[in-house]
Amino acid sequence: MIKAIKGTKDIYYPEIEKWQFLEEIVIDVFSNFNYNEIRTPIFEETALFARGIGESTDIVGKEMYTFTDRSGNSVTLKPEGTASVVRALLEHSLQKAKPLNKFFYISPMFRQERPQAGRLRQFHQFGGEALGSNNPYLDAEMILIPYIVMQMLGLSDFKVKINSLGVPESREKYKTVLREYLSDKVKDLSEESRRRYETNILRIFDSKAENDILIMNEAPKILDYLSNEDIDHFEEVRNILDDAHIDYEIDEKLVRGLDYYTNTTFEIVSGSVGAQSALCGGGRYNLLARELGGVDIPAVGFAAGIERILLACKNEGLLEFDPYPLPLFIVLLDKSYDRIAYNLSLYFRGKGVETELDYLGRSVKAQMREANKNNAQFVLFVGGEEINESKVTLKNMADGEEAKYSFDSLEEIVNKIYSSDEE
RNA sequence: GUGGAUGUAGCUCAGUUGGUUAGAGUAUCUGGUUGUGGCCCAGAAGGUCAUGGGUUCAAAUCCCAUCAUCCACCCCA
Repeated sequence: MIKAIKGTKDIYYPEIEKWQFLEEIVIDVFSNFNYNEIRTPIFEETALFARGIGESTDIVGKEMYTFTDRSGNSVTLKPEGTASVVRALLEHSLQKAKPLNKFFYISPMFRQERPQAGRLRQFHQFGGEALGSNNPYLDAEMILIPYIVMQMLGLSDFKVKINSLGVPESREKYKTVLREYLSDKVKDLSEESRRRYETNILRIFDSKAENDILIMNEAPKILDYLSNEDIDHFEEVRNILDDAHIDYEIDEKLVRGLDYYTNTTFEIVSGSVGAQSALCGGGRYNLLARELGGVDIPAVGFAAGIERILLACKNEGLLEFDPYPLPLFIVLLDKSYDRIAYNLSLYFRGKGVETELDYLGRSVKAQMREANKNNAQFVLFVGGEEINESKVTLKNMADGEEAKYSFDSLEEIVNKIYSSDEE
């Protein structure tokens, strides 16, 4: 039997309801902040990600789904959303149409990693990008928006971590200092961290080895090497968050894995989802547009993992919905009236009443059981003696009360169903 | 890519030191009871015991290989 590819999942009942619930909240919150949805293609020219995310990153180096199409072009399934949004902005010169563009997306992403709790090969993110301004209010907004989404979901076991990486010049200066600090301690680091000492020294801060953590706790801090301008920007972001009553902690060890980040970086981590605890991450990327199109467009954004957020909801006992009530179920008492029953269903559906009926030719008893499983509020019986008087019987499933209606007073049934819904 | 764990009914799981026809709960279907439904009762259907090989009189059970899934490393959302 053909099965879904490793690290991919089919999403259907009952989980799909949670996805729809979450997506509705996401759209509401973004709309509330006046962000516009953008849908970019699911694959792009490989060079976009290689240049945008950075050749040396793990994502580009070993995780991308890259293949050659039939025309011989190298294309890649998108591993993240930001590069595509920036590409679209530049391609359509949207920075000229509007000085500030605020976009959001909800989209699948693809990375060929070993699957694990909270880590899939096709996973889904919602994210926001604000392009065209260096204003620290937008940095704060990128934290505020996912924070509000998580609050609306009812999550409580999470915290916000922020840091600033400054501009590349100060980061390079800091790396040099860090390299000096570690020069005589390299031998005590874990094997993994010794490798990073050569390749990407900042990532040693991510190490989970106990001894590495001890050594890095004593290391010089990046915030001491930022320019005055960057420090002011970071302080302003923090003040805005304080005034918005967002709890956060400064984590000077928070260095993110994508090359394009400058200044503010942040993460929202959950305490209830296992090893892959980052629910959301993002930061400012003032240099990415120049890298991709030669234009300076200061920008900031974030992305949040939908599977991880839903996992956190599950572990915190949230989103346990009761089955949706079904307003109307039509029960066929006599099979010869099936066309009448179906036409009635079309009438009620046309009136906006969600309606179901039996498609399997089952007994009245089985139909009633089915109505019950669907949590039907009303059942409409078609057939029996009353059909000879052109009437149908409506039963209220809550109290068992029944009433007959003639075919020319179906409107009354609709009203009855709607009025009971309001109670 | 590295390590560990696990694969038995649609789902969640039992299955003794190897021993007849592999079980339960739940879901599904049919019927009884009920004012035509919920609760209850009865019955039915549902399995290549992941796959392949080996040991044995005998394998779901022991051994080997393969595959898959899960968890952790790594990486990140």
